[in-house]
Amino acid sequence: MNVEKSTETKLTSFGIKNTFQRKRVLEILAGAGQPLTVDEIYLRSKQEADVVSLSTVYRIMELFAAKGLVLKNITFDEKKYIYELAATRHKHYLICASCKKKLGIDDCPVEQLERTLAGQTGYKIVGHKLDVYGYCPACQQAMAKTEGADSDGAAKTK
Amino acid sequence: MNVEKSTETKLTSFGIKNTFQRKRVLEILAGAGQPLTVDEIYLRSKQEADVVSLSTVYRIMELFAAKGLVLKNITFDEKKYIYELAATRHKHYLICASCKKKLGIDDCPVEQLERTLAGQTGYKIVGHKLDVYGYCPACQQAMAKTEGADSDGAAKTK
DNA sequence: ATTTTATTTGCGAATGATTACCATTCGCAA
DNA sequence: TTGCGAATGGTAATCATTCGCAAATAAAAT
Repeated sequence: MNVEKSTETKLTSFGIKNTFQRKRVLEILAGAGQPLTVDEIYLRSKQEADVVSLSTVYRIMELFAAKGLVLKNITFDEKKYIYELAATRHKHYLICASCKKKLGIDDCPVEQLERTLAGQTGYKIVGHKLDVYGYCPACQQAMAKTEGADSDGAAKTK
Repeated sequence: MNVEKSTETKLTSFGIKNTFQRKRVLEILAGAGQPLTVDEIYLRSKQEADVVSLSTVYRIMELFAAKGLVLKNITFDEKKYIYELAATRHKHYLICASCKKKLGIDDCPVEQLERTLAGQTGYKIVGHKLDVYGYCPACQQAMAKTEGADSDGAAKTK
């Protein structure tokens, strides 16, 4: 009951009406502590009774994004959208290209660039998107072992 | 001189066999001077005889990207892929959120960050993605005129 | 508490981009 | 020119996302 309460408060404070499904999705998102795709949210909702239907998850995420409750981004493979609570501070990630683990990056070197660009171009800058890709230590080790046939361009993009 | 000749040379230098379609696509890409989506390439190929089929354009772009001839990115609305010759230097853009015009950004402040991150996390950094969004001067003016019904949260993040 | 009225949800069908298939055609070396 | 592996065209299949609409709800009014 208590957790529910703050969830409801949060929704209304963003100008979003309370419904069971919206509270549910918000809880899932808050509990995850990491960005989630629509189907991940849908799957988690199915782990208990009262599933939130897939299309409703889509609608809710669009609503949340429009209201600024969540940030809409795209996955590493750029094949689907992924959402995270806007409250979560880091907007940038260091993403392991192999295991997809995400590390938040606190430092953002782009703000300075934005000021420079604004002055040079006259654009009114509204935001930016930055992700850094690499291989985490664990995956580097794993790859070192498994390696053997990688002279040419074997490590295909996909 | 023979544009064809250099096109062929370029393909072979990237380890790509010459076919009519591949030369055609490469020419279109070079002539465009800006990133193109698959269907844009397809449409341009249709402006003359000897159309390159849509699925072939897809295959060719994937091949070009795998060989490093082109860079694969995603459009502003994040709904499809867009390709540009890798030779083209800027990997980053200042994108007008209204008219979608793209300006190349020469300066890249991320390389320094990459070094810092590598040291801090042990990750082997392989690349990054950065785009800055804003409104170009022209669109700012246009919006100033058209404004009037924008009291609520119309100018949302996306 | 019940009715009213505007939303929201669910589910299935539609869409749009991308990929998979497969029969036909092409590039190129012998 | 011939032969064969690679490439192409056309289309069917996939996958994420969006739509349409009847049924279920929420908040407001009675």
